[in-house]
Amino acid sequence: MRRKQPTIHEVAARAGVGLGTVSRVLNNHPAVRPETRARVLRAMEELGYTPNPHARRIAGGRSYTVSVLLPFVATEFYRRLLEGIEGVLLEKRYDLALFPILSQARLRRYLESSTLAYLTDGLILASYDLTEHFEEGRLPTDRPVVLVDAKNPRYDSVYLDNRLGGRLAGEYLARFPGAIFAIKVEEEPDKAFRHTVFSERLAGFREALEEAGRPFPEDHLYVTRLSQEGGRLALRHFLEKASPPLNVFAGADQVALGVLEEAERLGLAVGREVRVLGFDGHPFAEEVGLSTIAQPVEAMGARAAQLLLERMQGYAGPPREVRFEPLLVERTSTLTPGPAPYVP
Amino acid sequence: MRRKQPTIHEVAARAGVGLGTVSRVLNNHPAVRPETRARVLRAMEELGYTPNPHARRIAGGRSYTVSVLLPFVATEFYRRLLEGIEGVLLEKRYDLALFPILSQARLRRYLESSTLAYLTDGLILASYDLTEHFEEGRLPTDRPVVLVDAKNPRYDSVYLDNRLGGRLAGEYLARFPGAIFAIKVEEEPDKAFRHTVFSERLAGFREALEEAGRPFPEDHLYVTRLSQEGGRLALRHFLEKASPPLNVFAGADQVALGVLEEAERLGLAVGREVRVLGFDGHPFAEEVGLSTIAQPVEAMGARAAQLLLERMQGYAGPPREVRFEPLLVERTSTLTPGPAPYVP
DNA sequence: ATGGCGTGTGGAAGCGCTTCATGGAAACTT
DNA sequence: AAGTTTCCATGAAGCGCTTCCACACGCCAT
Repeated sequence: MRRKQPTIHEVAARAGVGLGTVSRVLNNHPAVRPETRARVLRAMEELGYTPNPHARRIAGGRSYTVSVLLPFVATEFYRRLLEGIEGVLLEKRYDLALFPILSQARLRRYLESSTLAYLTDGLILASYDLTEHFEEGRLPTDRPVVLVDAKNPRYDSVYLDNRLGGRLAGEYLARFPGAIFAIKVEEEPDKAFRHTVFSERLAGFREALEEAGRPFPEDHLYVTRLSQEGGRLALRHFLEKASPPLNVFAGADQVALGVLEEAERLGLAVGREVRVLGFDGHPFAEEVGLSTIAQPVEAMGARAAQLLLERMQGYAGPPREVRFEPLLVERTSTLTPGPAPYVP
Repeated sequence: MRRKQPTIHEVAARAGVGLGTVSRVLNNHPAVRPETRARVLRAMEELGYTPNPHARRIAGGRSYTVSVLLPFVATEFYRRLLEGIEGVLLEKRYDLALFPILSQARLRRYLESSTLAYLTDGLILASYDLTEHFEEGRLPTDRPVVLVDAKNPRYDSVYLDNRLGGRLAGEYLARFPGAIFAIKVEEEPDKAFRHTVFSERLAGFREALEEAGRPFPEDHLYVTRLSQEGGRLALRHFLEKASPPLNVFAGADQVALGVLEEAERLGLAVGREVRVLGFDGHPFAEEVGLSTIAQPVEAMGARAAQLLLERMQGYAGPPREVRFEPLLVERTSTLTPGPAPYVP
């Protein structure tokens, strides 16, 4: 029935070495001659050997497995984040277990009861807001934890300065003539999902506009779910308030894409009559020439993984905060073809 | 740090029994005298003993973990399904690992990976259509597999009789005066997602109408994606074809919701001028008074988990098919306030 | 030569559990 | 009374790994 996995013994036999040597190769112990190491690695390869994490955990107290908990897996943001995390962890021969966990209740249940949580040497949590749902923002686990796309005074956190991103957007759009609009992506407070990033972006945006002396009336804001559809509706709404040129800060690339679509459908000149600025720096933004406030998502993932590695290796200092800065990427969706931009 | 956990040895010593006896208590083995069992349990209690799951896995050659593979995690249908599965499995002290897997390619990759070998005693696959993408509909795994919301002659399957649901809808709506319309949710053939359920519902619906002697012209059908928006557009489309009263079989609750919204927006009397029947039995259907063909999704999940448990315990009989029947739930969205329904 | 040292390597011991051959005692048989 | 069966219970063996002691070997200094 169950196809038996090869064990360390078979690897040892095939490579013509002892048990201990194979184990030493697995654990990157320095005292192995390079040729021997190579021979062992080849034997592993040939046998399709993977170490049994449960056995490692039992024998060595470590499993070389890291759990990544995130609300979704199918979105671009998390894909990029995982890419960054994987890059660092796989190189150190760690395994990854992914857990898409949508609700805080489930998050708690997972941490408290799951054997898998128990198996894991460390945890990376993406986008969860712990302060509200866990007492003192403390998770029921004694494993090292790193948060990413979130902040918490108890754990190492890696996050983007979304407010700064909003400011960049505001400062940039303030340079153009025409009315200024913004779209805010709705946040669902009961879901664990990236609680406040959209509010922070908007707050920074408002700040920058104020400092630039450009008014931002309340009805120039449109609130919608994270969808292209939302962007389309928003543009139609904006066109009732003012006539072109319009400058739209879409709050998220996906929404910005909807704005672009609708603009084209209405025959408006993108980049002059309608200027659109996204937020995220998704791959498709480049394809369609969308200007955007880009997040270094892969780098954030990689940094989170590094912090976790340090913790798993015993580092016990106080929680660290790593703040990443977004970057304005200018493309055709805001570039006026023709006359130079107006600067008030 | 972590205070050292007591082990089976300490429990045995304290209870004054042998190792094996403690193990048998842990595994609910019948051959233990009740007094002995009680003594052991008390010793465990007093020591605060919990078995080390990794040791169990390693010694027993089992992982006590079940993987659930599904296309999405964030929809109501899968939430309910998981609830049913979890209920059964957690009680038997099994762990759950969730894998949202959208494409068949990824499904194959997962099945062939070694994570599976160590992490999983059994698999529950939801909504995948294997026949097209896997040779002979056979999966590359030697673990027991149960399918849910799908059918396949090689594996135990748990599914809803969608055709019957369609029939119920048809028979029911045929009793009302006014034109009959239906919405069919589009199926995306490249995605693995619930391939044919919507077609089956429609087929049953058509059958029933025919038997009832009620015509169903081809242009009374509207095809759309699974969204509220789709329902809204559908109703507008239907109103061009006939004037109220209208009877709409929406094919899915989410779509039905859009129909209701649009009807209200247009000032039509829901339940008399426009009658709407959904499909699914989502929680919000009750809230808004939507009549619907309800699926016992939790029960389906629970049944699937039970079938899998039996397989994991060694049952080796031929594949079993468990067919669930939907249930018509009548609410205000089809209840004519006032005159009794017209029966032709 | 002799000793001392560092570098690689082998394999026994042990992690906490399950399984299984073994056997004692009590309950049935003939 | 002796044999047979059933019921409980024991503890050694083993799961796949890490760790660590032991040892072989080459190299250098004396």
